[in-house]
Amino acid sequence: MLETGLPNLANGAGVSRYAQLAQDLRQRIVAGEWAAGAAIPAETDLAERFGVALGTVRQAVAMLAAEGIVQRVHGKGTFVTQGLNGPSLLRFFRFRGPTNEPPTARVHRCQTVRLRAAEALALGQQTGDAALRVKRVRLLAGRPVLAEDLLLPLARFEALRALPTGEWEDLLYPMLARLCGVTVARANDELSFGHLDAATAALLDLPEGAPAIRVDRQAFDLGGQCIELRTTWGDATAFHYSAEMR
Amino acid sequence: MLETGLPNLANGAGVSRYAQLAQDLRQRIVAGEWAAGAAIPAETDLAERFGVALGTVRQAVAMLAAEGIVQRVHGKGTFVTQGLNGPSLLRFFRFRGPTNEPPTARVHRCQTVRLRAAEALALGQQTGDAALRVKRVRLLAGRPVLAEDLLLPLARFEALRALPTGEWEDLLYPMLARLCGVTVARANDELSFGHLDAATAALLDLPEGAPAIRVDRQAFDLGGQCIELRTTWGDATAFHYSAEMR
DNA sequence: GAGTGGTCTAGACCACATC
DNA sequence: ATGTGGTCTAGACCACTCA
Repeated sequence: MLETGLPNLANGAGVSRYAQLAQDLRQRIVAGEWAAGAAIPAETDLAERFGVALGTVRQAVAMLAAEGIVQRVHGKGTFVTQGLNGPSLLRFFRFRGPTNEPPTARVHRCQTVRLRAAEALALGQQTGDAALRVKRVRLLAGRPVLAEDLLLPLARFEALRALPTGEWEDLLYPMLARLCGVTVARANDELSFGHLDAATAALLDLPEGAPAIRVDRQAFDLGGQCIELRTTWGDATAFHYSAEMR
Repeated sequence: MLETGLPNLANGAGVSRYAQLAQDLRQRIVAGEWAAGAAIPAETDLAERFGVALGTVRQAVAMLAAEGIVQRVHGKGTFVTQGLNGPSLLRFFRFRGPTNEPPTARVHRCQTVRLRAAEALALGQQTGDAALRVKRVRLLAGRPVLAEDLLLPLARFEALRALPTGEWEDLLYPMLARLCGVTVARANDELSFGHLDAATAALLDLPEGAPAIRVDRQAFDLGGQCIELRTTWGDATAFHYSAEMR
């Protein structure tokens, strides 16, 4: 991105002014001009700075809000989203703690591996680049409920390499934000059905071959780059999901 | 400002003007003032008729568009939605026909039953009111893939009572719209996991006890009233779903 | 009370679809 | 050429938050 003293929105190739403004703000947010959780300038400020009417600014900000990379708070300001914070995976299962507390996590293994072609493609890396492969179990009230296998490109998460397995936090995404400056803004989960292999079944305290729901997740940063591949297994008999159509 | 005159009571009870307008339009659409698929008046018309600015009308219409009960088409007009049309249930499974054709349906049984308390509550009827219970199988390339159990309140669907099982169309919702004047605008699916009983397994050509995904659907008309309860069973090994989070 | 986002106005012009 | 929704302006005032 180039640095300009005066913003130039006048000549978009058939793109609406508010869309251009939204794109400009999007890039600035990704570049870190405003930190996660911080407020972006007030709408009147933006209107003056970019030389557009207030309504145009509002339309641009509404776009970013709809994309989830910004949140408006009446009377306070517009804030860069803090990102997802983890327990959302539980929405696919009926697991519940006594006090509805978030699940804990226990890392079993963390090793450095080389990316295969498909993985590298998804993560925007080159085949053979280094990555961290993490196996962990999520627990609720001390009982294992999910088995997870994470893949994180080392280029973005060098800081995690030396982290002892005992010091990984329960919630991965806030930890990624704090230690590596990466905000997870969006995630996509692919659900399918299968049976547990012996190793995974042992982790979950279930019989081998037990029916299970498999969740393949891709997590994306504010710029839309995929920064995590994750496969999660959970007991199918606890599966439960709600989808709306219109 | 505790007592005294309430500032905003002149036009509405603290509700924004565009929200009031949206509600007004919503009711008119439900009441059938404009048929499904027909255009509502132009924005300039609405602005004049209701005595508000054009921007206010646009905001109200945007609300209805976001709710899916109206669709805007640049240069043509704003149209009342035609409603859902059926094959959407397939999005939970990997089933695919050779030419990606929609599934056919074969009705096995259609009987009149009395609603139990929970069913009546969901359907906005009284306990003991009459309803149609329909068992049907959905087929793809001649192979059974889904087993369905529908519950339709007779009050809304009297026209279906005398319909021979052989004359039910493949797609239920367009048929409901045509024969009963009911538009399905929205549906909610609850997914869970289970095992097939002997009767359902036989319908699907699967062994008894085979793992299956169960989908409990509620379908709603334009006014938000639930007009169908449906339970669908499908082979779990064909299960597949994608969910996005932000 | 100062600053923020939320609502609303009364215009103007543009892009698209249809005749 | 006409009518539709889409964009944009330059204001005004309201509702909320916080010092």
